Amino acid sequence: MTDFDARSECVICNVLEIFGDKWTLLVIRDLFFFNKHEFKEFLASPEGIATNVLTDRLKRLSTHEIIREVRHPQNRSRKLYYLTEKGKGLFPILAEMAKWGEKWLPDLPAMQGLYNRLRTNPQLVRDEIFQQISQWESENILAAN
Amino acid sequence: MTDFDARSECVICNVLEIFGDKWTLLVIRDLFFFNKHEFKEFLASPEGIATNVLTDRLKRLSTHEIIREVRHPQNRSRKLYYLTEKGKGLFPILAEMAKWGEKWLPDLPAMQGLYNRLRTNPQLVRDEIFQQISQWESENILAAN
DNA sequence: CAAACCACTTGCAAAATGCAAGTAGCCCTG
DNA sequence: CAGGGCTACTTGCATTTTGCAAGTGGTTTG
Repeated sequence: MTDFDARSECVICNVLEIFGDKWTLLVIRDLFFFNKHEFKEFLASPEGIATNVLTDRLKRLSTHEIIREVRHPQNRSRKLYYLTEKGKGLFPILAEMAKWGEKWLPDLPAMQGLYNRLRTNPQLVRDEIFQQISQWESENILAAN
Repeated sequence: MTDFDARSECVICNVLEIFGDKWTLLVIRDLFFFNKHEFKEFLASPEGIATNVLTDRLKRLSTHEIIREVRHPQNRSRKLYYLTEKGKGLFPILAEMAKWGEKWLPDLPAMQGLYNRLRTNPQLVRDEIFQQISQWESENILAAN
């Protein structure tokens, strides 16, 4: 998983080697949809990621410039993780996954309002999410990105 | 990886448990973009999937009704795998991955024309691919899906 | 100053993967 | 109709990745 051990020249394959695994994509989901920014917050997700796996994924995402980290302004022992522009570009992928799931996995116990709205009103949801992101940025990082 | 050991109720998490790993997504890529339909064809992809892993992934995709298999019309020892409607619904996800890769991984040795066109002319490429799929279906399976 | 918190690290068992070598059924050729 | 090759697997085993529990070192809180 270094920078260029790419198994093939295929774009999709290279994309998958960066974020084509469940834990990585769940971290990205948390960043977009659940406004999470700290180690402990990702840990608290219901899927129960292990600490060593989370550490590894955050490192890989940083290496690939999909996320970036800063120290918590009020607390030196905490860190804040946030999406770069490259990372924000992943939104359509997550959105399409959610749409597909909404359509084809109808038996999920409680279809979350968020994902449901993502299908019925994608542009609105997208705007809300990016609005939330830029608000967070203006409050938490100085030179935005 | 049975049918309902879902780690959470989240739509995206459930989606990822079905096809959120590299090998599964590469098989789906081959079905959409490279018109592959046989075991040996998937094996021949440059990424080099192992036979046992390929068997496993084809089974899982079948279980989830994303692909279906039929016997080769001319040869009883061969099988043909093809996308169901549910599987065809994955196209936007792959397309978004390809678009993101085209934009953010500019250093790939040779950007394939296919993926490049997917970004500049998505609707056209989509139409061509679905055209190719339905032509294949009309030639190879009787009651289409 | 002790307890709690935070982002990790470590050790070890369990699971997934990679690889090489089968195997059973079908097909083709001589 | 015997032999070889093809096809979709299966098996066994070494290596890698993951999951889980228990640290660790620095920081903040009461």
